[in-house]
Formats: sequence, C-alpha cells, structure tokens
Amino acid sequence: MSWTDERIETLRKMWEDGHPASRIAEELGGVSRNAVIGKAHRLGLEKRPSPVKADKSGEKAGSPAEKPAAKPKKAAAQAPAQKEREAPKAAKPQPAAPAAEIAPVKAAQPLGQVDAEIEGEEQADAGVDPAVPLQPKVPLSARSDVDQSSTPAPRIQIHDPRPAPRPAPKKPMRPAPRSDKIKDKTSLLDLSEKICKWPIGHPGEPEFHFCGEASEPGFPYCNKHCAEAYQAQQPRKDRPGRTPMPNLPRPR
DNA sequence: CCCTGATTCGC
DNA sequence: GCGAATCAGG
Repeated sequence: MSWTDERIETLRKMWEDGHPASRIAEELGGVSRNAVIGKAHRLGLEKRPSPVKADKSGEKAGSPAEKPAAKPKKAAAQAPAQKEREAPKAAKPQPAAPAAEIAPVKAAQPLGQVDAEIEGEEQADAGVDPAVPLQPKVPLSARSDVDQSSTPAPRIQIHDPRPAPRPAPKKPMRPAPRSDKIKDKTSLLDLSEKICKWPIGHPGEPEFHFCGEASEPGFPYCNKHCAEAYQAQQPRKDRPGRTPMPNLPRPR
C-alpha cells in the first residue's frame, strides 16, 4: 500500500482533527498505526497532544528535566555509524496548534430533541448535557462499539452508513482530479464542527464527499443525518458483534 | 494490562 | 521514504 495523494490527504485531515493514529490507520486500511505516525512525522505534521507528552506546568526547579535526546537504548547496534542528528528542530514558526479547538461531540440528547431547533443559525454551545454521555462515533470509521457504561437510559444505536469498512483492498485509487470537480462538494478538507460530516459515497471514489449542511449545534451531522445516525435501539438479534446486553450480570 | 504518540533504524 | 520495533507516558 503506497501513500497516494488521497491517503496522505486523509491522514493529514484526520491527524489535524485529532483522530488517534490507530483510527487513522484503520480508516486508511492497509497500514499500521506506526506507519501512520511515521508518515505524519515525515510529512512534517505538527505533533499532537499525546498522552506521552507530560506537559508538566513547571518542571522541578533545578531538576534536569532534560531528556538526553531520545533514548539510546539500542544504540549498540549503530556503533561505527555514529549518526548524530539532533539539530533539525527549531524550524517551525508554526503557531500553537489550533487542534484543541474542535470539540469532539460531548453529548447527545434523546431523539425528539434533535429536531427541535433546526433553523436558527445560532451556533451557541449546544445544550451539552453531561447526564447523557452518548458518544456517537462518526461514521467515518466502522466502529461498532457502543459504549454506554452506566447509562441504560435511552438506548441509542449508531447507524453506520458504511457497512463495508474496507471494501476495496486493492483498488487502484483514482487520480482524483480534485480542486476542480469537487469544488462544490464538501471534501474532507472542508469539514468543520459546523457542518454535517455525513459521508456521501465511499472514500477513494472521486465523487465521495460529505453532506456539508449546517450541522446541529453539538452534533457532527445536520438535523436530517442526526436522525439517521441516532436511532432508538431496534430489536437486533442478528448482531454478531458486541451486543449492548443491558442487564446481564457481569461476572468478575 | 490497555491506550497513546515518538523515535530509531534496517530495509 | 517506509514502517516494525521499540520506547515512554497516561
């Protein structure tokens, strides 16, 4: 699997959107998480707030607080070479990362509330209700894990518009004549928290794009697609994957 | 353990 | 350039 223009573009967008490398890898398919990270760095993408980035506000005074530049653990393998590359650092006038801007959907309300305020372009902070920890997964990926740790309340089912996550393993990726034809379509690059991210078509296809309508405040989709995405749990017995299993006595 | 991103280095 | 192996923090 090579890094085509589109794949790189997807990687870029998702990376900047704060998607974990593992998810990006899944989305792209055919590559590992490491590959994604490696590529991201090679592309010169900004480093994202990682769990590893112990951003201690105020190192210990007088403490080294200095990492000897990487961890020369297996440095033994490269004895004669002695590649001393360190300098390539300060070279990014890039201002702080704006990534933190996008809030990844905090909560959702039961149906009905959704079609409430459709019009009003008021993008005030949607009434985020911490009482309903619903974390709808963007259909961007084929995640099917419905996590509702302790909220048996209104069962919501995510309706993934893309039943076939990885349909084309060996598809020769079209040249993608972008920037001209898709001018009127919402591309991955046009996504923002204000527009509907409902995918139309399949990634990789030249016609693939996103809904683009104004999204519901606090939701990743427009009113119409919210209705599609968040549906009351329907009787599903043929669900092989992980079934919510409401009140099953959990052994331990 | 799991997760995450970062880095190194053989290919 | 690529990415597995590895590291390191949460």
